[in-house]
Amino acid sequence: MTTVVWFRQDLRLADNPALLQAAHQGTILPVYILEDGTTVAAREPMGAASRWWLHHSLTALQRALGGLAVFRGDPSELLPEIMTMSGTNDVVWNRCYEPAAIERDKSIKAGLSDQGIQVESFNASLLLEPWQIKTQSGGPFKVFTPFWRSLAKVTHTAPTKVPKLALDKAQLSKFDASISDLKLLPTHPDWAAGWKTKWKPGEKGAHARLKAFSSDGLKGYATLRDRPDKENISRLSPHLHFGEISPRQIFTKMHHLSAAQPALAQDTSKFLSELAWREFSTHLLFHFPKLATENWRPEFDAYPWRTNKKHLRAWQRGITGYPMVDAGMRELWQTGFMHNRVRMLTASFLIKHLRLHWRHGHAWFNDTLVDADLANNSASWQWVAGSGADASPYFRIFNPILQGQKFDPDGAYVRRWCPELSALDVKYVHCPFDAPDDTLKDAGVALGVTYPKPVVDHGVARVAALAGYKAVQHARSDSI
DNA sequence: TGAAATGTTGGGGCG
DNA sequence: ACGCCCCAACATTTC
Repeated sequence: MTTVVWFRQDLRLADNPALLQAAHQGTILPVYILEDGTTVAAREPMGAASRWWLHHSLTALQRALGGLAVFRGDPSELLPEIMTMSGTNDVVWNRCYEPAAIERDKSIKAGLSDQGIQVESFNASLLLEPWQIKTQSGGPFKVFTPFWRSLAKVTHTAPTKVPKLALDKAQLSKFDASISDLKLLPTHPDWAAGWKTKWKPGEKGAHARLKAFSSDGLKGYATLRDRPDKENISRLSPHLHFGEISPRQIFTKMHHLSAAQPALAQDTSKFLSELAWREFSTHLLFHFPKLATENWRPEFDAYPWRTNKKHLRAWQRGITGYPMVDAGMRELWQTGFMHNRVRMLTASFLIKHLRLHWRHGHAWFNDTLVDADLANNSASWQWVAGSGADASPYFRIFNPILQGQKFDPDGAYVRRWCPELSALDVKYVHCPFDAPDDTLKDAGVALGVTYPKPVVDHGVARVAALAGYKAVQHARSDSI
């Protein structure tokens, strides 16, 4: 008997419960459906960087499986057709947790069940289901620390190995669309031309990354993770988003490492807590579906956001005149990734210095990050804005100069992404606008020509941001 | 998972 | 020798 395995955000063979179940039942027909264009009205479209990643991840999956039927369209129409055409009565998948995906899966499941088709779904991407963890009072956690304490207490079962797989080649051959038919890759221009040397999408790439991080980047992670000029970060986020590796596999690996090398305990536990933020965000979006589009704290609706296309554009392209901000935005544009510390800074800058609504940043990150993830993106933007659950207080405003000096003390990160500043002395590399004229001249910097002047003054912008916050406080006290 | 403003303390210069 | 002032250095408060 053949089972259809509908792959979604679980593009791996190991520790994949739906695939494991299908393999136990007999032969499998692996399927991927790209929801494109108008079929997912309720959702943000998949960003261009994510699409690039998906192309390569699907290619890797197809190779590993020995075949993968790909489709483009609305799964609520396509899946019943696939079941009928292939004459199979069983379908399995691993659950997705985004609000629109939940609705989609519910209705597909109901429709298929009406057709007499057996549907089974599994958890492949979370340590615990969002409904499996509760506060004392029975509700979902809204604060990270107690959430993490609670999550850390749970003992997890060991990840499963790749099962013996037998594909239903006869059925598979009926579906001959190729991955390139999905048109996931950029063409004019091919801005991702160099990305394949930097990223290795797919399950093998994910495990190679975990291994490399474990041996080269983990030691010192607890403190060095804040340093964008170092390589003490895992870079596993895109692999996790597409389910090329499971959090359970990572947890297990970290527990083994810290057991073998107790000196690593601080670093592994810090790393795992970062992974727990991913769980926390996914749970938050599950329990509060509006997190992606609306302020979680409604009093933030009163904030006097500005509209300024020039400022938004300057932020997006990394020409704000603040080197640390610009370095981050250029890293993002050029590589599809940004260091976490710099994500916080650039987000803070958009929201607080430019006073542009967080949804602009949310949309830009969704389009440009290879690890774009609705839950992480929404929870994190609202965290920075101060409008989210367990959020950073609004008045916590990063100083882009101090953040640069603190976390990029030699200016190496800035020099890398803003090469026009590379000859500048470390004293001024984070604040070229404060440098004496002859210092700038010696470094070949002409402010306003080779590198932009600041779009806003930090001190002025800070005061203005705080003033805007008054409206939020008033809205809050009005509602109480 | 900040920064700036404000407050406090204590050593040293100096009349 | 003493008090006064200045101002780092550190602590606390405020945004």
